[in-house]
Amino acid sequence: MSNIYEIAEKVGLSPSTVARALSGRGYCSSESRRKVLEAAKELNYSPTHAAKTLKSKRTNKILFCIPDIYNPFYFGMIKGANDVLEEYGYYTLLCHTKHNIEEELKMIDVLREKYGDGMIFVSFHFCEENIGAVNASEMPIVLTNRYDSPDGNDNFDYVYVDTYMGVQLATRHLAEQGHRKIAFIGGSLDEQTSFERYSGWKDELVESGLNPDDELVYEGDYTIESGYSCAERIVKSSHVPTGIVAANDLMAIGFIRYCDDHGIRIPEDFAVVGMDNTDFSTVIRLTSINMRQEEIGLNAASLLMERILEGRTCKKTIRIEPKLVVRESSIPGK
Amino acid sequence: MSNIYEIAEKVGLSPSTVARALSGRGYCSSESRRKVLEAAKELNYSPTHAAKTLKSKRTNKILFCIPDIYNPFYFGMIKGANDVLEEYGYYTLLCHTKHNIEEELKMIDVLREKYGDGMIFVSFHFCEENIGAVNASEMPIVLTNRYDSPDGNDNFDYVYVDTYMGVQLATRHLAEQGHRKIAFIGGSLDEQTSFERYSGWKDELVESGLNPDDELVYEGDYTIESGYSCAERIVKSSHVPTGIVAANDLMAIGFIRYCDDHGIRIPEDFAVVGMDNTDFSTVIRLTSINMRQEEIGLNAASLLMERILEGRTCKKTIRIEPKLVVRESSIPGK
DNA sequence: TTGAAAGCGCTAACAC
DNA sequence: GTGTTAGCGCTTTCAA
Repeated sequence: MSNIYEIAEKVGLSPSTVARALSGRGYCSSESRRKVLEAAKELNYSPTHAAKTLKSKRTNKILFCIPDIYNPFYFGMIKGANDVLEEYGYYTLLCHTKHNIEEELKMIDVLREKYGDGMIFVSFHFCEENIGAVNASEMPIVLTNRYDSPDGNDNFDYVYVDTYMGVQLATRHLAEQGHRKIAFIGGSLDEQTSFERYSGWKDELVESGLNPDDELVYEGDYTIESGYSCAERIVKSSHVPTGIVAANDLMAIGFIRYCDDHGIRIPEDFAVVGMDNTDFSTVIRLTSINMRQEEIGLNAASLLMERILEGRTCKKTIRIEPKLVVRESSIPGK
Repeated sequence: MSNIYEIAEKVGLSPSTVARALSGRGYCSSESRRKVLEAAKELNYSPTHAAKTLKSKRTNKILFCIPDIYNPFYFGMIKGANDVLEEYGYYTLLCHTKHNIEEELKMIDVLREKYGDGMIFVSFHFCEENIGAVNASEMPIVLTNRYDSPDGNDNFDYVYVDTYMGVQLATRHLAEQGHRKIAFIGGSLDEQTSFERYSGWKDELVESGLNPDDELVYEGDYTIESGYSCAERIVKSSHVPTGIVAANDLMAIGFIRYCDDHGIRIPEDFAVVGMDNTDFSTVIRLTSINMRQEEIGLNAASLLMERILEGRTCKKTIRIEPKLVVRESSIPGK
């Protein structure tokens, strides 16, 4: 590897001429350019990112933090964001934060150091700590969840799909099939997004004229295993429902697997609806809620580009509506 | 945001003292340090990555290129690598190269610019072009496939799982169940890794005393859809096998889904073995080959750290053996 | 214990 | 068209 000084020496020109030849900006005779490019190739030259960035203040990189890359839920979001960013010549770098606030704070810090020009920040749980860091970074960051802090002093954007409405759609679908006892398998109710989903279930039952019984609420952790163990608890409870709304596809899969293992029929014994409409749901024909992840990613990237390239400084938020996708797990004979 | 000069001015010390206070290296009275740290907090100071890197030549970042982040096959690899890198205080940044050589070359270029200290490079297809770029970068790069170029002038490391042996295990398993006609669903035979897998099937059939008939070879593209369409071609062919070896789980799933859709029973009508042993294979009880992805990631990261932290310059390669995991898709009544 | 100064590699304004 | 020069923000040697 080499630098512009070595090239300059080799071709007998000044470093600035070399820089101009390489960048294509500023004057440079075609003869000089030819010699410079030739020498650059010979010396296996490559510019140094750090040096360029130090001057230009541009990295052309966007950091994309994801709590769980193993969850197919995010695949569409990544694609959507990537498609937009690529168009602008931006690189997308994915960071796996492992559902862990320490990792999130670390990555926000990396952004603060201007390792990237902006960030798309996905998290299960926004709180004072990570939101505080987001605000303090003073960098362009887009959340993929709704978040308005009490004091209203935030200055980041967010794009969100209305998960509350998503669970409502799932619950209403089961109610419309005539189910009177509809259980909800969610995440820890302490987490903001989990609580939102729980509320969708509860409110929709009331709207449908049914009774939201908290004994029908089961806390899992969005994994197949937790869906499985919730199924066991549900089946063995004194209060067995006929409809199941799971807060994501993986828990729905766990539920169905338990049923398979114990000779319980889907949808005859339990009608099941998942959420996220991942590839899994096609594979096992699970009725699910399309959360339009790709559009989230797409919009998030666009908001970032507005801030970075057009210098927008005011806050923007975007709401996206989920859609019900009916498959065999919720309707007998379909 | 601010810099060390503003802090220096605020506390009435020189920039170099501020730098020492912040870094903890070099002399600095505790009183000065206290004042500096306080001012840094007030001014919302954060060091600039580019400036640090320009001097130190260290980014503490590793780029991890993956051709298809949507494929669960890589999940274990990411985890393995990440666990090791984290221990060394390194950050892992994932780059989705979308099975596309242009994207790969772009990322190798980003590394060449020293945006990261090293790279784990996963690809479906190594060729002169990307291997040439790897060699030219003169940066620490580990491949997760076997690759020795004809001239033997490579100077990168690789860790690989013996996929050839993996397909052999799958094929032998079916042969041992008494299957005489065993089809192979693979990727494009032009791709190095696909050809390797194909050879495993072919050679194992010969070893098992069976006839490797090229009419039983079907080319897919590692997606569920292609497994589905191969199934259709297989079922409608004049030469219907009883055993199916798929070069990955997704194609096996596609195959099984076609059978489901057409009333064909697994494993009675077709015994199916996939490869990669992903979560999918547990879900649908698919016999598969454990490719020990986590160990690949783990070893790849260790090799990188040896180069970066210990300055190793000689080439190293590591071979890992796959394992057969038997489930219901290949043995009736299991 | 602190400060001055050079330098990392590139950019860009300005002078020639 | 080309060269000189002054930074970008931080690190580190050396002198004080």
